[in-house]
Amino acid sequence: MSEKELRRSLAVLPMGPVMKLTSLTARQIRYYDDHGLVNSKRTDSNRRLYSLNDIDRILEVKDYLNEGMNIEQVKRVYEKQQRRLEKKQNLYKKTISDGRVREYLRDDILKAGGLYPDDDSQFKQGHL
DNA sequence: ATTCTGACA
DNA sequence: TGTCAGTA
Repeated sequence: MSEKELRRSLAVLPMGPVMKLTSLTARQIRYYDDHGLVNSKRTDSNRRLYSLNDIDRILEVKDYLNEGMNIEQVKRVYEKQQRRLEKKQNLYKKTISDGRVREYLRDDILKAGGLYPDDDSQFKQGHL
């Protein structure tokens, strides 16, 4: 993960600032949070902490809700998004896997002396 | 002062 | 969702 991405995913904002940044009430933010739509962290004293990415997500959820979706429908949007991501990751793994298989096969073939018989013997025979 | 959980005239 | 109570 790049440093930029790390910073954006660093949870450092308490409820107050998040309310100001999103124009939402603490009640609403906790509502999204309690439904698992935001990956907030907690301090040792049980206070919620949000990252910049969380702010984006909260704003996104806010929009979906304003478009007339209910909380469950919004959940499905991200669940489907998550499944698509996993699918892509599996395809990537398969590509890597196949690549390694080819690598192994190539090595084995080389160790075995290549795809074709040694014409070394023919060469020697010609001189003998 | 700020935030959290639970509850509902 | 608002809001109030009782905490931490």
